[in-house]
Amino acid sequence: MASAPEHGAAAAHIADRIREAIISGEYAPGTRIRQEELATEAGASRVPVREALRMLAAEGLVTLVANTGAWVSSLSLSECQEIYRVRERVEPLLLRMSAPNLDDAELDRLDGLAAAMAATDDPELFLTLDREFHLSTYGGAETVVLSDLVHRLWNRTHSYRRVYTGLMDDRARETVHDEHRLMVAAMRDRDLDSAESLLTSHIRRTRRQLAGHPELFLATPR
Amino acid sequence: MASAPEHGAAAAHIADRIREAIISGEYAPGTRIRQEELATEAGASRVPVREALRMLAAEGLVTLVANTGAWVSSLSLSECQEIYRVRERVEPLLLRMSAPNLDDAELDRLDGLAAAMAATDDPELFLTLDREFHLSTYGGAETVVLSDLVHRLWNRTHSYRRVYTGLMDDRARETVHDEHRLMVAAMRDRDLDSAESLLTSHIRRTRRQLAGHPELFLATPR
DNA sequence: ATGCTTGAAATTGGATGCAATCGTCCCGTA
DNA sequence: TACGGGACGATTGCATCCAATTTCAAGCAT
Repeated sequence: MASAPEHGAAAAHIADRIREAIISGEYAPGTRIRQEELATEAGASRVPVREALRMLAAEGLVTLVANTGAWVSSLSLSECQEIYRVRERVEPLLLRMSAPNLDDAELDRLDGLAAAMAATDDPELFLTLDREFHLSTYGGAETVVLSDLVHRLWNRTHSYRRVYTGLMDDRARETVHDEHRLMVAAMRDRDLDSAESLLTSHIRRTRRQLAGHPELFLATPR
Repeated sequence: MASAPEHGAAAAHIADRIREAIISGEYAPGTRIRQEELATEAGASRVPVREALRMLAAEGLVTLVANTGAWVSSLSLSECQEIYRVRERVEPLLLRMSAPNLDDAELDRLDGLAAAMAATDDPELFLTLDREFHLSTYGGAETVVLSDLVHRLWNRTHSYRRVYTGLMDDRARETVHDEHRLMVAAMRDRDLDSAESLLTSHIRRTRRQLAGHPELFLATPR
């Protein structure tokens, strides 16, 4: 289970727990994180908690202020746009490195995810499936640095994607589904250039739509 | 000096110190890092040292193995190539966001750096000037996420750039200088497309030359 | 000579305790 | 009422101490 009582992994486990809580929405951006609370919850002392917070801070998920405390990082609109601009450049590269290693069974599964996403109107499920879909398209990449980078970029924006997902209208949703299907089709055809450019458009379009919702972001994030 | 006796910053200071030591070459890739050593050196206990190591591990500069220790991260050739591929996609974007904000004085300074680089044959000075040149070209960007990402990518590869720099022949060096001068010229002309594509080629060329020196890398890095 | 076992030293992991800092409430003053 | 200014409580920062684990060398067996 989650609590393997192995020595030397407390900080990592606690970090996993917090990361999961942030991604699941349990901890929203701006939420105060208290060391003691996490420590008792993990049945540990504050020492490994602090190490976990340092890790998460370096990942950008948590913001530390000396002598004051830790908060779940929030983003300004411009920071979020920055992340999307980076994703626009980086994820197509990762897709290119992954796609050749995805077999037919995996492509079928991707189609299934895309279909499930189109079939639901539960925003939370949509969000989960979307993440699962995209990260799965990267699953064939034998990379370390790049896939880690992309995962971190997804993590940092996940909370905002959650809110935005609830605001999408039917037209926007339909466009997303079309793009997903086209991406899988391009990958089936081993047409990496098309897959790349479809993904670029996909991310860029989302970025531009996000720009129309500044109310989702704080002016002065921490 | 380096030791401002402020409360709540010990871990950050120690991390700065280690990061600096890695970049300066004092700590080469693969070097074992002992907590006690750093603690006494910083006049602190091992607790903030461990927090610093967690941060650096999240930055990719240090590799931690539970119950065993910390080492300065080393890269395999393929990991290094990965980083360069990411840089190829990401740095031109950052340059585009920075260039419009660089005034004539700053562009003059960049030309000066390029000239100084061309004039020296001290590899260490070359390395320092090269870093200073490129990071300065990004100095106009009002970004947080992206510039932080680029700095980290530079940091992770700096040790290898050091070794490679010593191996460059005159022709390779001359090419680099030409590219630097052309980049500054393009920025003076406010020709962002040219600046971007020059930078892309610049990084790609270096990546391809690095591929010819697998002996600089470990097969199984940690 | 090589490989395996054992045990002590070295090193890391984590809990506890205390000092330092920050927030907040309360009070006094204008 | 509005505006400082302490004092207290809550929280974080860090040093010290002990436990868990690994490493390494010496000894033993093959």
